[in-house]
Amino acid sequence: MQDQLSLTFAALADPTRRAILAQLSKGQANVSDLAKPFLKDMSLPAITKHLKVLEKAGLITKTREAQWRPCRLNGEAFKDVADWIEQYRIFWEQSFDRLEAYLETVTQRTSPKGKEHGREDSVQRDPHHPDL
Amino acid sequence: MQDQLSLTFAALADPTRRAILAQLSKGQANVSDLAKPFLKDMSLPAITKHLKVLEKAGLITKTREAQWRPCRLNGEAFKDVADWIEQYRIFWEQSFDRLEAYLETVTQRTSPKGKEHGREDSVQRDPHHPDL
DNA sequence: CGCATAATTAACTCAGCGGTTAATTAACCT
DNA sequence: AGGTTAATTAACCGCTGAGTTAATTATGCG
Repeated sequence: MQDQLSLTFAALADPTRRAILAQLSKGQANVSDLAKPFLKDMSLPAITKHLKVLEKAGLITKTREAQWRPCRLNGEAFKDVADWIEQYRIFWEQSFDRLEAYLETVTQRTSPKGKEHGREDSVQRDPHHPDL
Repeated sequence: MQDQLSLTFAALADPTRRAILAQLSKGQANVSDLAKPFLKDMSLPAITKHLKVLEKAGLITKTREAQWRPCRLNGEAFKDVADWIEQYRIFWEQSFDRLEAYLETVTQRTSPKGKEHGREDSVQRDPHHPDL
């Protein structure tokens, strides 16, 4: 899995971890604080592991204070994700426009419309984006 | 893995799949077109599987045209990711810009939120009350 | 010291992912 | 019909991720 961005996306691909991040967005918290909402569903070591994943992904920072490990969000990893997704903005904005256009042409139709075997020259529009 | 957002993040957590998306951002393409850059590193069935992951994640749409399967990006899943990450914008802007820009756009929403385990005099900088 | 609290580590299970090769489906073309 | 191209499916393999329980480390306190 190597690269940092993959690690970050992988870390985000879990509802428990996203919930932990949501909790941390309200302020710093210790491991047991973070674990509390989940202890009916899973053990403390499970949370420790989740935190380790989040830490390696750069999404959180864990410090030491006596026997506690206060955790806080680390903005930079979020920025990496935001920067990556940003280059696709045109696509989600575009599809919203298309949805509206579509809804206007179809408001009274009932059949979802099977597709034609036409030349399908309707290329997707090419904003010619810088890649990666 | 259940929920859609987790599926989407998981799909993005792979460099090959992100490269496929980058390629699709330049326009619609068939499976073998998409596979071409990777065929030195992996087989065609591997690409088929990657495309299936992307499709289930909602990131692409695969249609049929004779024996070809033209693929295109599907903006909505990107929007879901963008919307999710947006709620953490304050954290990555805080890291760089000291939040000043943000404060101009948001001037309410306070939550003092005393933390338990009083040990901390070093409560995390509350993003809503930054000490700048 | 002795004990409680906070958290991690160890050792293990199990499912699913990413990849393979080989076989199969599906459409087109003479 | 037979052959070619496009793509998927099947069956398999090794690794890792998410979880468990039990043991261990580290700190604070009476």
